[in-house]
Amino acid sequence: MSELQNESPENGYDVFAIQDRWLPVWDELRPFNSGIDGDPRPKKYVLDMFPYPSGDLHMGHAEAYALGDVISRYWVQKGFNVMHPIGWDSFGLPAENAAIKRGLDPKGWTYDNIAQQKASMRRYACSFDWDRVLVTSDPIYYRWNQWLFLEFYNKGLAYRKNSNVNWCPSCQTVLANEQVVAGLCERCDSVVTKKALTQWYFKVTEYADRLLDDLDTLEGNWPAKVLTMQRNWIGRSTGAEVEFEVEGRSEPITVYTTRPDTLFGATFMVVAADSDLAAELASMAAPDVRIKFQDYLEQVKKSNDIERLATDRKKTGVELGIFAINPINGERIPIWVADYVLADYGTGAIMAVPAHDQRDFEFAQTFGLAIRMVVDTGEGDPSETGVPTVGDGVLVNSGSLNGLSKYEAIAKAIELLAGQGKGKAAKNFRLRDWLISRQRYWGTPIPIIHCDNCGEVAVAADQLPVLLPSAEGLDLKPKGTSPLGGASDWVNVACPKCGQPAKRDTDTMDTFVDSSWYFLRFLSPNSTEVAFPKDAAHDWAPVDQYVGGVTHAILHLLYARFFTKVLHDLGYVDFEEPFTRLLNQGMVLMNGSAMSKSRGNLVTLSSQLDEHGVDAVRLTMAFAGPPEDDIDWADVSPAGSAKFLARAWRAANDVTSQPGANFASGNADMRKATHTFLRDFAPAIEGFKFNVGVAKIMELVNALRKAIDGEAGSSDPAVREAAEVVAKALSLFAPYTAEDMWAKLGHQPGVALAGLQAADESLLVESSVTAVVQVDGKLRDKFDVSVDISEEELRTRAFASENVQRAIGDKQIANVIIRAPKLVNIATK
RNA sequence: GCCGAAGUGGCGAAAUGGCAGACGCGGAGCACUCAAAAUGCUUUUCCGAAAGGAGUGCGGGUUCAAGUCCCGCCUUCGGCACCA
Repeated sequence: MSELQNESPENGYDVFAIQDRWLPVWDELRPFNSGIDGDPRPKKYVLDMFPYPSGDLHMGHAEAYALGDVISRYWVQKGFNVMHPIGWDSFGLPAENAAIKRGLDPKGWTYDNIAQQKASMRRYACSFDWDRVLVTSDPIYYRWNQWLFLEFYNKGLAYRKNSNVNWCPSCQTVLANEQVVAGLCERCDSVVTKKALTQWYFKVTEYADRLLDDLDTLEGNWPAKVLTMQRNWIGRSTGAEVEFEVEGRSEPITVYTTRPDTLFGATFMVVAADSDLAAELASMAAPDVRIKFQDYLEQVKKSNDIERLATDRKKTGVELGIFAINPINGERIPIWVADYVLADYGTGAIMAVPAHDQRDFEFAQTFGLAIRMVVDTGEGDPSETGVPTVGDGVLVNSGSLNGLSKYEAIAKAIELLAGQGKGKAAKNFRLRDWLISRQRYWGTPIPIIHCDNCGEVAVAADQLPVLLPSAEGLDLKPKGTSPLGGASDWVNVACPKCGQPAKRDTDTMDTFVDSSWYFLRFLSPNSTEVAFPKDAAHDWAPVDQYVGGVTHAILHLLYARFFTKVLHDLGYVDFEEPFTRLLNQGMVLMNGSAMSKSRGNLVTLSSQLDEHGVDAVRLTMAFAGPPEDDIDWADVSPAGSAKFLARAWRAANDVTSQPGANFASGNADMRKATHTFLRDFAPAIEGFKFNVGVAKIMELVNALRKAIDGEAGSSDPAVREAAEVVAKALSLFAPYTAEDMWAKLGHQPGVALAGLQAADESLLVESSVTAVVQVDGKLRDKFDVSVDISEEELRTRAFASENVQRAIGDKQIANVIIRAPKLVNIATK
């Protein structure tokens, strides 16, 4: 039996009865309906990241939705028409894996979980607008994924290419770059391998500059950490492309370098072993070299990213016996192949400057290649010190560049090369195009038909959606090709162009496609006419406040930003960033680590709700600390929260005055406390300091308790004023308790819409303050003074203090700082 | 290795350069009670009986005054990781 149930007969606060009382009332009242025609309130869009329906809601959801709700309810209270919708990101591998394991249809598993989560959200009193709900695995939703895909396709932003892609041997599907974490599959932690496949891509790289530059507009409104991660991920570098003629080859090799100033120090060239260029050069090489190259290439292909990542890895490579000509000085340099150069970055070939690059230096040392210093940084010659130098310095051994600084030389070198037509300024990105096709069943079918005569043929927009065929009879087990290939009735169609037999594309889209634009779909979640109406997008979007975990700092947020920019360029939206403000909440841990069944530290949300009630759990989430910090559930006290809620509720019960009492005639101290609270509460909430906001409510409740038990008494109008303010402020955190308090105070249901009055400044005017006196910065005395005390008088009073005199002793006074009326600091010599 | 953030009581945490520790958890005491629970009140950074002293990771600095600003360390956590 819980403590609360024990205490309820005594003091009347029965949180479970309160929950049962108000939920049906709210169903009638619908306080968070954002779709009323002609609603005059200004609009605001608050969005919580939508959940994946993997089971019931867990403690992490409970934190995220508690915090999102504080923000959403705050703006409602402020008089805004807040759109706060919810949906389910319901396509994806977990459903499919669960289905395979249990021999079920992924659909049944998914929709059962959605129903369960929805019920939990309602019980949890989430302030969602239940008219704005979407489920990405519904045809009415994914139809528009397909429509968007075709829009992208027609713009050349969706394309197919063959390349070495990340392959998860366990999931038996390809992965986007972003889904490979330290060489492991993000989902199952298998070692990711490479596989040459023809796959669909979205051209994110075409937007790389804008995705990077526009981050500046989010500065201050997004967590700095997320901005940094995005910047690093996009990874723009600037430098030059330089052409090297190759002996025995008509075409020159272009290399990318950030250091064209070091061109005179290039003593060899390295080509990525797994590039087409390497293969072609090897075919020109001597027979014994060709064999060595083939052996090496096989070795490289076998190694995976984990091995590549080892930092102390020895440099390896093969010399081709072919030479390139340095365009700046005509020098003949040997060409090597090695795996430390990446095929898919820059041009897949580099000029190696061992004196001024760590990796080139190691390679040169391993194979005894020349190391020539061309920038004197004052740290000594790398060939002697054994340490390559990368900083600024003075150019040496560099012909016409001699004497210049690094940055002058970069500019000059580019100028020289450009003059000869041998090079130009260039930039490169770490960001790669987004691989969006997946060889799995539970996703959006790609609306393309492959015809032997006509090639790729897009499904006509009016033929959408391409419905996902039933899973019945399909083998969903991962086998490297899409399970949809087994649905022959579905796959085999007539080519829309020529009518000849053709086949549907059997891959499905990465689920990140679904979540890249869902925030727009909430504008018209059930429309069969448009993905979203332009005018509604203009009125509501972008999202004013987005709330979710930092786990999506790169993937989801980058893709959503990309989609928004494309939609902008296509003329569908008039903004370029989807999420104006972003709040990342932390995680809920148990005893220092993430909760999991296998760790044995799992605390279920339902157990906490059953034990402490919804309001206490929500309040605990908000009060635990700053929202972005992790919460260790072992360190916080939902029982303490419940105790506080009961205390607040009892105070409201004790109020004996009638609604509409004239507050102005109330107890002055109580009124001052109430209006001090009103002054301080809003800034705390708007600054995401929810824990401080809760602390302020607690202070007000403490003052209220004192007023009721003390001089003012339970009938004082100021007591009513304070109790009403507590109910309204508390409604952001503990909606059930607040609603019940509101009713006990004699009001109609709907505390969420009651509004919170502004502080009456005239009640906050202080007549006296506490002045502190320091001697040499140490507190020695304090006393109450009038707020308009003069400096002279304050000085006199400070020196009159015995404590102060004792602290000064026989020391001489050097300086007296007076900040009337609050502070005197006496500095001695 | 590179980049970034953070270190404050027994614990979660507050603090526009101006009284360190708001608010809460936990602890102690008192009242109510036959008793307990619940509730209310008091107290709770450390040392000290007190007067007083020390105190925001460590060492310096700026300032009348530093948790807060600057420099150098240490530790922890996050991100990136052969990107030329």
